[in-house]
Amino acid sequence: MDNTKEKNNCKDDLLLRMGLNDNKAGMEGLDKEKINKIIMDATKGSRFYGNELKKEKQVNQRIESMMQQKAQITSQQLRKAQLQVDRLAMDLERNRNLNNTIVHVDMDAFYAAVEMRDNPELKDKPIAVGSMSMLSTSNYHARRFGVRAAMPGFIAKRLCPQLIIVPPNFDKYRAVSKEVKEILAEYDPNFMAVSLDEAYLNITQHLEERQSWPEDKRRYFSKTGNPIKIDKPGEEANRLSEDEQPISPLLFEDSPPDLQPHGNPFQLNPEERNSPQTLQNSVVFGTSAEEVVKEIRFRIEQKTTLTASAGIAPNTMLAKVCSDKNKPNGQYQIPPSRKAVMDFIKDLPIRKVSGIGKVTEKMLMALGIVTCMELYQQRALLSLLFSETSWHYFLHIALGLGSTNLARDGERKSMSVERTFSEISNTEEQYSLCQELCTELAHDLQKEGLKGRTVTVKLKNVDFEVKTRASTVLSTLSTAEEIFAVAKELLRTEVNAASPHPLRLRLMGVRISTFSNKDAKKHQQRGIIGFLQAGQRALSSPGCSVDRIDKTEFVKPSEIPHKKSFFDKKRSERLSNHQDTPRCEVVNQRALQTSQPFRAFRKMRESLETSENSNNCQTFTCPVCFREQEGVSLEAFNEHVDACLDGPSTSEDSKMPSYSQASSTAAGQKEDASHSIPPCEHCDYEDGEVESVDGADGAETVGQSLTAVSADTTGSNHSKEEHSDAPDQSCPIPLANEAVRMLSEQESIWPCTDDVVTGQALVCPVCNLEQKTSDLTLFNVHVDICLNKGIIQELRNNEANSVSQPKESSRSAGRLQKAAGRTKRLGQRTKWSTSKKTKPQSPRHTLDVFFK
DNA sequence: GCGGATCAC
DNA sequence: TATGGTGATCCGC
Repeated sequence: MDNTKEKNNCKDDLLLRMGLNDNKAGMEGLDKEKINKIIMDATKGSRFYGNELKKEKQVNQRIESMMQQKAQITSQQLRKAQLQVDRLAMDLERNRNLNNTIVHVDMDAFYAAVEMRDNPELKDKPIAVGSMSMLSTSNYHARRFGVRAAMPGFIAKRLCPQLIIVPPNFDKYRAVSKEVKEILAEYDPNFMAVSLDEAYLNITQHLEERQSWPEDKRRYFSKTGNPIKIDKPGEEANRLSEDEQPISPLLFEDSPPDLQPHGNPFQLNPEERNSPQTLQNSVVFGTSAEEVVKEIRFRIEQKTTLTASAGIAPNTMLAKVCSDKNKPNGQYQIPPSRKAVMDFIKDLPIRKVSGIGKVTEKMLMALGIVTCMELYQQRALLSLLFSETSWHYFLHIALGLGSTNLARDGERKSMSVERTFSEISNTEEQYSLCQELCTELAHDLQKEGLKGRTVTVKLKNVDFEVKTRASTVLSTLSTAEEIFAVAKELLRTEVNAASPHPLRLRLMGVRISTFSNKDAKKHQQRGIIGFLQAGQRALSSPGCSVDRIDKTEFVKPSEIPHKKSFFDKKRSERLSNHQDTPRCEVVNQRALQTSQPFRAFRKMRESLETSENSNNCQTFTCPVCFREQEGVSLEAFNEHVDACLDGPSTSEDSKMPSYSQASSTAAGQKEDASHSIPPCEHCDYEDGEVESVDGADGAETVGQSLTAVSADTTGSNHSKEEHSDAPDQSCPIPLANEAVRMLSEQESIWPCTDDVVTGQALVCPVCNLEQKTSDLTLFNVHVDICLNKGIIQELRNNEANSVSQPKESSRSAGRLQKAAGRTKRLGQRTKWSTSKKTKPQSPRHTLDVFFK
C-alpha cells in the first residue's frame, strides 16, 4: 500500500499517526498547520484520543526507564559493549553480500489508482478508498489535503470536503494484482509478494541471462499510440518535484481503459512487429538492472494502466527504502558497492526502514538517534539498552545490511476473524456474536484444511482498551462448535470478571493458532532435508550461492517472513550479558534462530561454518597485524592471531614471520600494557568518576557520546592531554581510555563513507603501530582488540580491589561485588585465566568469534 | 503458554 | 455518528 510512514520530528504524536507531517502543501491543498488543527479538532475529547494519550504515556514511561538505565551505564560497560558490537560489525562487514540484485516493486496508490482507472469521472478528483470509518488509501490529489491511508473517512472529509470516498473492491484489486504478478514472475519466478501491491524480486539470475539476449527479446511495443517515454533519472526527479503534473501519462490518458492494451504487448505477429508504424512505437530496454526495472514498470503500465515505483539494491531492506525514494512512478537504485550503500544509508532517517515504527523511532530519538549514521554511532549504547534481537537488527540497519534471499511464504501460524461494531453490552448478544465469529473462522480454517489447539479471544471496549485471552487445549479444533466451546469459556471468564458491570465492547475477535496438521510436518521434514542439502552445497561453493539454494530448495519455519519489533530487556540481564566475555557466536545463534532480520546473517554464518568445517586452507587477514595469512588452516590462523594479541612474549609460538616484523616496534609498549599496571590508583577510577556519571549530568553525558564518558573517566587522575602527548606511557588504562576517546571522536567516523581513506596512515592509538589497512571499520576493530587487553587488565584489578579495599559506600560495594562475580563467571565460562603465567585464553575466544 | 505491544500492509 | 482487519513477532512473565 502507500507509504503512510512519515517522518516525524514533530511533537504531536497523534498527528504523526495520521501521517500528516509530511504534507507538501500544494497550491490547492492545505498547509500543515491547518491540517493538524483540523485533525486535532476532530479528535480531541474522543474516547479514541483518550486511549491514544494513555498509550503515549506508557511509551514515555518506557523511554524514561530506558534513560534511567542509560544513566547507570559505566564507561567500562560501554567500552566492553563497544568491543562486542564491533566484533559483530566486523563479522557482518566481512560477509557483506553485494552480489544480489533485489527489486522492490510498489504500485502507486494502488486501490485508488484502480478506481480512477475504472471510473474516468474520478480523474482529477481527490479520492480515497475505504469508508467513513477508515481509509485504505488515497490518491495523490487527496494527499495534498492531508488525506492519508489509515485515516478515518470522516476526518478526511473535514480536511477535504470534495473528497470522494469509494468503497473497496478487493476482488478487482486481486485481479489487477494477478496481472502484475504475471509480469513479475517472468523476471523472478520465485518473487515474493508482500501484499496485493508490493513485491520483492531477485533479478540476479535474470540479469545474467539477459546479457546475451538480442534486442528483439528486449523490445516492447506500445499500442496506445503515445510516444514512448523512457524515464531518465533527471526527468524523474523533475517530474516528482512538480506536484501539479499528472502522475502517469497513461493513467490519466483520455483514452478509456478499454482501449488500453491487454496482455503482453510483446506478443505481436512478426509482420505487426516489423511494420515501421509499430517499430516507431517500440522501445528496446537495455541489459542493466535499471533497464530491467524500467521494463517491468513499462510493462505493468501497459498492461494495467497503472504505475509502479521500484527500488533496486543489494538487499531487501535497501530495496524497500529505495522504492519510496522516487515515488510515484519512479525508481531508484543503490549500486552494488559498499560505498554506495553507506552513502545512501548515512543520512537516512531510521523511520524509513521497514520494522522501525513509531514507538521505536521515538525511543531512539530519545537517545539522539534519527539517522542511520547516528544509529551506528550509538551502537554500543544500544547493545546495552535493547535486547539482543533489537540491537543486532539495529546494527544491520546501520551497516545497510538486509536479506538477500526472498523466503517463500511459510506455514501459516494463526488465523483470525475480528469485527468492530457499535457498542454491544448485552451479554447474550456478545455470546452470539462470538459464535458467529467462530463459525466464520471455522469456515476459513476448513478452506485451508487446518486444525489448531489454541483459541484466543480479543476484546476491545468502548475506550479502545484491548484485551486478549487465550487457551490451549489438547485436542485439535476445527469446527465452529469446537472453537466456540473454548472461546465461550474465555468470554465467560471476562464477563464474570467485569460483573456486575457489563462488558461494553466495540470489537470482538477470535483467533486460532498452534496448528498441527500433517502438511506442516511434511513441510518441516522437507525443510530439514533441504537444509542439509543446502549445507552440503555450501561446502562446495561457499558464499552467496547459498542464498539461491535456500530459496529454491527449502523453507524452514524460521524462514517465514515477518515483521519485527523491539523491546528492551531487563537491564540486569543485559548488563550481565555484557559483563561476560563477549561471546558473539553463542549470542548470535540464539538470535538468529527466530529473527527475520538476521536470516541473511545466519546464512553467511552457515557458509562460514561449513567452509571452516571443511578445514580448507584459506587466506585470512589478521585483525591485529592486518597481514594476510595465505593458505593457512583456521587453527593455524587463530594461533597467529593469538600470538599477535599476546605480544612478543609468546610470539615464538607463531610461525608467521610477518607478525614479528609488524609488532617488533610495539613490543615494549604492549608489554607495559599487559603487565606494568600500577596496582590501584589508575585502576580504581571506576569508584570515583564512574559513579559520578550516575549523577545529574550522567544521563546527558553517557548517552550523548562515548566521548563524554571516557573523558569523564579519564579525568580524575589523567588528563587527556597528558596522554595524548605521551601515548607510550606505561599505564595502560588511561591509555585505553584515551584510545576510546579518540575512537569516540571518530564516532563521527562513518566507517563506510569511503572504502579507502587515502593519503593518511592509520596509527593505532593503543599499540602505536601503523596499520596496514585503510578501512576504518577494520581499523576500529584492531584498536578494539588492542584495547581488550587493557580492559581485561581493568577487570583483574577491579577484582583485586574488591578484595583488598572494601568500600564504605554500599553502592560501590555492590558494584564491586558484581564486578568480582563477573570475573568469576568469565573464568568459569571462558576459561579466562587470571594467572599471568598461563597463556591467556581470552584472545582465543575473542577471535573464535570471527570464525565460528 | 499467555498477554500486552509493536509493526506492516 | 464515526478511528479497521489480518498476521506475525518479541518480551516478560
